[in-house]
Amino acid sequence: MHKNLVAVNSSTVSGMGRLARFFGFSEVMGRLYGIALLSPEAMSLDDLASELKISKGSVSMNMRALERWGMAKEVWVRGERKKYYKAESDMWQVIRNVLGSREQREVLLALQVLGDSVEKLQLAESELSAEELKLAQYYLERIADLQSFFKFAQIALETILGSAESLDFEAITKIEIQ
Amino acid sequence: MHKNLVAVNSSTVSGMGRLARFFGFSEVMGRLYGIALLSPEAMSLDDLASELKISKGSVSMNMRALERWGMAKEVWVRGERKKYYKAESDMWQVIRNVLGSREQREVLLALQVLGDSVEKLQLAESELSAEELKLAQYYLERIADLQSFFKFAQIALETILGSAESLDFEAITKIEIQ
DNA sequence: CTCTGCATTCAGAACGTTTTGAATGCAGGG
DNA sequence: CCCTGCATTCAAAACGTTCTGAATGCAGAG
Repeated sequence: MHKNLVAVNSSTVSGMGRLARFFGFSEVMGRLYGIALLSPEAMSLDDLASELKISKGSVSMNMRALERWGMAKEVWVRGERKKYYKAESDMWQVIRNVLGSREQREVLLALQVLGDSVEKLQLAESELSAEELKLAQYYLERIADLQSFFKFAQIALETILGSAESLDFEAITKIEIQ
Repeated sequence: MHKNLVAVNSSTVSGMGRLARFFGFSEVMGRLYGIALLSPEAMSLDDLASELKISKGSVSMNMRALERWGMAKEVWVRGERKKYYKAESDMWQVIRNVLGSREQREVLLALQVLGDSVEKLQLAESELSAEELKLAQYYLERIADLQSFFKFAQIALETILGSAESLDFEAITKIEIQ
């Protein structure tokens, strides 16, 4: 195989590993995704394991994780008992999967916790000494800041997820703020 | 101290720890930030250490990291030899610091690596066998998808950072595809 | 029913990261 | 110039995470 093809493959795979780390996934998940993404044919667990030189057990678990995240799909091959996977190559779909489940859950949880805190502070108000009241006030201000951050995040997520249908990659580079 | 104040404090602190993890910082950094954020007074390293029950060495290193990220500032107290820190409570400032350095660097690096890959593939084109050429073509398609993703990310970052001065959340809701 | 070839699981090993605490450095006061 | 009180550093330890590989499970073929 031409050395440049090899070089491109390997830098893409390690780039995907890095990206995965950055998004809080394991590096191996990212590399497996990269390998699958650059393979025109679906790959078996053994193929993937020998490509990355890691154990088949690890491949099995990581590919199932990728599948749960909608980043890889199982492919049935007639007359084969092996499992074959191919990467989800629609980046927008991948982004939607991740933002729509993990990130959104995280934001909603934070908003809920902050809301609870406000409630607790308000309920306690009448029972507080003068000094405690001052502190409670201070807490409320800081919490309000946090709330606006998370509300911002929530709106941003919803905006991106909402316009998901119409986004194609040509268009993406033409995003503008009005 | 009223139990609700304590409860709010502790859930906010652990929430900040969680958030920090989520953004790829250490949990302790997040907790220290939380403690400082909820303290009306600047805090010394000893204060912070005894609050979180961790070693002073760890506090020292983590607070310096927070300082480098623009998430905490040193405060000089007249006639005191101790170091005092207060949290940067302007969330937008914090977001700008993080997006503007770490995230943007990451995106630019990715774009550069992908650009290099395209170049490598084009340079090699004339030296490839028919089969290799088909694979190179496939690589180029996948890489183009990745490039679109990162360009999107780059534009989104620039948009947020550009409207940084008074980042109002209204703006992001108006992102549109043309 | 057994054999075969594969996928899956999980305890233990390997590894990487974070924390600790003793040693060190540093500055101001006397 | 030494003493004191603090911050900082860093090697070793603790800890958490991820990987491995043997054991197990499972399904189809004969």
